[in-house]
Amino acid sequence: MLFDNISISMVNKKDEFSKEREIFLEHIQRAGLRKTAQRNLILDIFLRTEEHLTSEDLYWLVHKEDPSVGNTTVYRTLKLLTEAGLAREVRFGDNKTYYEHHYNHEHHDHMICTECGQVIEFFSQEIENLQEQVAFNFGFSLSHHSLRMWGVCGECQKKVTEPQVVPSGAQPKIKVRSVVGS
Amino acid sequence: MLFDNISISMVNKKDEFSKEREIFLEHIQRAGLRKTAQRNLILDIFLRTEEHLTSEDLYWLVHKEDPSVGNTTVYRTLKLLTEAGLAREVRFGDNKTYYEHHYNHEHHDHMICTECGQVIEFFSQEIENLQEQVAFNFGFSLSHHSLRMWGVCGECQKKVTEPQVVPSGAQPKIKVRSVVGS
DNA sequence: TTGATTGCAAAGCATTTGCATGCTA
DNA sequence: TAGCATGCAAATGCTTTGCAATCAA
Repeated sequence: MLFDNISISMVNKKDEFSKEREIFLEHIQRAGLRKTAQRNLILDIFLRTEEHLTSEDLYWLVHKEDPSVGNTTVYRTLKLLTEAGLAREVRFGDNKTYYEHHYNHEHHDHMICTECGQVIEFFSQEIENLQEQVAFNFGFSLSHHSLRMWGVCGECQKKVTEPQVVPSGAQPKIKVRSVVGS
Repeated sequence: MLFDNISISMVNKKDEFSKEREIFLEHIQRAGLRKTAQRNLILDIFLRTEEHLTSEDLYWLVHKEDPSVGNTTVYRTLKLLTEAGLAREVRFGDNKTYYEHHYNHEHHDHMICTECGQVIEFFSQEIENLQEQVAFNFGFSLSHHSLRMWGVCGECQKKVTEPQVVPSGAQPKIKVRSVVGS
């Protein structure tokens, strides 16, 4: 299993994300849209960034490589990527829309540390099953769901026990990092 | 159990929500704030409305009884109610903040019909337990969570089988009704 | 009388759209 | 060449705040 992943990533080093690019092109063509340099650049940067990104986050990453690209284009391209099934919108409660990889990334839920903003992705088949069962009991046909759990991660729990100075004006703002759980 | 509820509600008919009012007053006084006619009215209308409400929804209900009350006051009073533990903020994915009763309303999750906007409240101790277990496995100390499931409710599934004319411009906007599940 | 409260208007902030110009097919 | 794409600026929608007048304690 582990070896499979390694060999695949080594063999396909040059063609990394070729499947994703193909999917995007297909979507573009099916919808009668056009292939552009901006869309290619935005797709590439999105694909090689594993973190949860807002449209603005991605805009600045793109901006570093090509300052002529506007944020509207990044915004619209993220919508395109979502339509194409490559990206997925997520919200963590700070009133912003984040995007995460969707293609080849199995469904998962999120656990968010309210201290450091760390986001842990996890999956529990048992929870999924119970959700389906609850829905069935209500005659509901489920299409999707969102489970988010907030709390304090292990690292931050340790920090709290130590004496610390909190600078005034320092707010526990949600910053998002991504860690893939089991 | 059932009889208990009935007798309680009959005995306390006149004092309905007296406990909630008491809690609000306590919070007001503890925080050095003031009792006002507007706050009383807003609290009353909030308490006797079981639906999930946005600040604007509540504003219009209040407006019907007293047009002189401003929406800012409703907005700020809802924040107060939330601080006092009487209300709770919820989001259903349409980018609005809804408020629901918190006091004496046990924790529950939401199932939202994407056709008619109906919201079913449900609770599953098994799901709760599994969440705690997952969190424990990651060394996480949970404070709260949000589980929302979208799908099509039983009624709307029946409707889909019948031929229907969809008026152009008719969008499946999320309207929120509340039904308490088991 | 003091200082919290109110309601209006305006500011914030993320998101979305209109439009003239540019560029793909 | 037709019409989609782009980037700027402005509009939108919900939320939040500043401020002068009002009102509870």
